Amino acid sequence: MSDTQITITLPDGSKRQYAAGATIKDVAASIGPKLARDAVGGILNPQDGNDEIIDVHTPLKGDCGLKIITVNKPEGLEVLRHSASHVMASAVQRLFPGTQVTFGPAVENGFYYDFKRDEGFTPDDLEKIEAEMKKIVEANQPFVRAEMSRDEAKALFAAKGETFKVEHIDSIPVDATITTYTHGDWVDLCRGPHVPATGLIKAFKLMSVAGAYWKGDEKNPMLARVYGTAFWDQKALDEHLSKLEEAKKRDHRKVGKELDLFSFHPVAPAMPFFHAKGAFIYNQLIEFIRGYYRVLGFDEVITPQIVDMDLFKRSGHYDHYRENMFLCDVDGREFGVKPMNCPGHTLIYSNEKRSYRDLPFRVADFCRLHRYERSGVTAGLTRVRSFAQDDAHIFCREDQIAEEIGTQIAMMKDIFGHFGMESQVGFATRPQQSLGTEAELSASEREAWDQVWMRAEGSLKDVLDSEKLTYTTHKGDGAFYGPKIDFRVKDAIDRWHQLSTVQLDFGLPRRFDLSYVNHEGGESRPVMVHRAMLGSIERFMGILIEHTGGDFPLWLAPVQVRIIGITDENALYATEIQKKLQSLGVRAKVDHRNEKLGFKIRDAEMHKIPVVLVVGKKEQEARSVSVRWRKRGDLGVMQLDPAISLVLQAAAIPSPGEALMGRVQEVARL
RNA sequence: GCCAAGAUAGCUCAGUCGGCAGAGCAGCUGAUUCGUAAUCAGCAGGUCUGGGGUUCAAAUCCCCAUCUUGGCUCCA
Repeated sequence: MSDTQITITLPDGSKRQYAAGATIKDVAASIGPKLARDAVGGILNPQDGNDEIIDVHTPLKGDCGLKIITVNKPEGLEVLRHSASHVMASAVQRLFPGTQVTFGPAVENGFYYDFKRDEGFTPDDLEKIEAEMKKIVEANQPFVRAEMSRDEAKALFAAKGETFKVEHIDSIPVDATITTYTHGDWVDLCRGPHVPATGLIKAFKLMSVAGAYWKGDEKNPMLARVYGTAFWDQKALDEHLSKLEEAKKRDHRKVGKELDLFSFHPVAPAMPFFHAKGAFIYNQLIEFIRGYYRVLGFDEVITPQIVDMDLFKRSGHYDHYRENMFLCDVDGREFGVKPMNCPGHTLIYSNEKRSYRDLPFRVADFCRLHRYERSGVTAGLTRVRSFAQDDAHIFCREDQIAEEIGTQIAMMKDIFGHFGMESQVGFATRPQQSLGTEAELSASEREAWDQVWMRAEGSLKDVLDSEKLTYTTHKGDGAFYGPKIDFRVKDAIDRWHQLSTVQLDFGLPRRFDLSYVNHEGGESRPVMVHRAMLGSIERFMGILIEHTGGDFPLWLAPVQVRIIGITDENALYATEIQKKLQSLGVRAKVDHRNEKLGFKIRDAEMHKIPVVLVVGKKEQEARSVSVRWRKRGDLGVMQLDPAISLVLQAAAIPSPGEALMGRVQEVARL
């Protein structure tokens, strides 16, 4: 093999010749000694988008593109973390003989390793493991890659009593090369890649212990998972840890309690009780969305909470979703609490004969939904059993899909712009198992479905392209019943959340035999679009609380203005201002407590009140107010009326922006 | 559901070896009438999540239940 030459193409376009089997180490060494020292891995064929990362030990067997990764580079972090997980596993097996190893990959913010150890691990154990890891790092042991046959590998791990590894070898594809990585005297079955030596793992920390099933399947044995994280240097690790601290401070469960927004009670697990202030925000968000519906031609409907399961049999929920539904018996009939609005909306659609002229038919619904989530998976407001969505369904003709989706994308960008959130688009295409692939279908039926999917995916793609959006395609990630577009938004502390979704549905219209009278007087089947912008109001509130840290924009603040009199003598004037503000729709309260100004200011700050108006003798005589704006501080004294208009300006519910309105007008002209 | 940890005053938390239930903040009362992030004093506040057990004695040890929290394959 070594007599053949291979060509490596570097990112600058230059090509270099090497003997087949050369490694990144060889390539780096041929370029320069510094690169040779700093190289920790490489990306194979960086242009093709697959980003296959290999390490410095992996032989390069054919012509390829190569980008060398050096220390301190973000691309190398997952290599570093995977190596850290090996170091951790070796430390664990040193400290706790008899513990079996399983999987230990790098994950988004660190790494983990799953162990088979019936006793599990305690927080004290983590400290011991960390100390042991430090020793291995200090020893700076090189990672050594080796290839071996399937039987050799099985014999090696069987001899060590590693039954999980042996089991796993059997599930590795036959054509794959089986490799092991060794550092010191510790060897693991591993695909790699790894950093050159343990000494590079300078900054790491073990975070927590958790249970996890072998291969994620709850029928399999429970393993003990240890989570950790690693960075190239201590500074980056410290930054990561302080980010976690920041997230903890903003935790919506904590802020929600402090600001008296909501509570939970054991009598209704995972179902929030919204207090006055939380309910205000909830309703205000809905009002915000209604503003868009008014201009975009959505009509709001209200549908029953509890429905005969017959409806859900027809919609398919009975077969596929019953486990997640709350059921009840009504006069001997089986009823279900609705987990989704769509089946109900199809009834409204088919309540009368529809013409192609009636389409698109858009119905919105803020009704509460209930889903039985398994007891272990609920969390604060972000995963609940009782919630509402800014849900809507569009029934339209196939030729209207592009226009409708385009508007939804524009709406999404407009909405999250108001919250100062950046967004990202994902396009999910037809899954392997999907409508039109059923075994019982005839060839011509399959052919027809293939056409439907192709047209639908084509029109979604056209929209994404014509809106000039950058998006990532998730092949086969669409719903069973149609392709979808998902939006992720980034919050103030750089976390991404999937919120909006726009999904095409060919299934429900067929199940409910929906139709419209077409141009030729015949019957056609409409397409249904499921879409939500904020998603679940509850979850969005949770994210919004963490995004803002509880500092809501003025239009969402339950109390916008607090008026503070300096002494009792200012109480009447303070109340007069409150009444005036209230008459203009401003949510204002007076702090009448017998406390010093400093105390009341502090209290208002702690409650994150956006605007504080201080009135004393001077202001009262001049009919002015001293304005203190949150995050901006003392703005000084001004006359009452200008101060009020200042507040009113910032207090309006944001409305659809110009770009979106322009779009609506264009549509109206068509 | 499973693994692990937790639940003490409205909130945040302390409570040693099993031996009388604690603090700060919030609340209430009184004094103080004060100019931009905490005035002083006093008072009240508890079925230690619920149930069972061990013990002379349980917030503390054991068992069961409930709820909450962190997890439960972005593939060796």
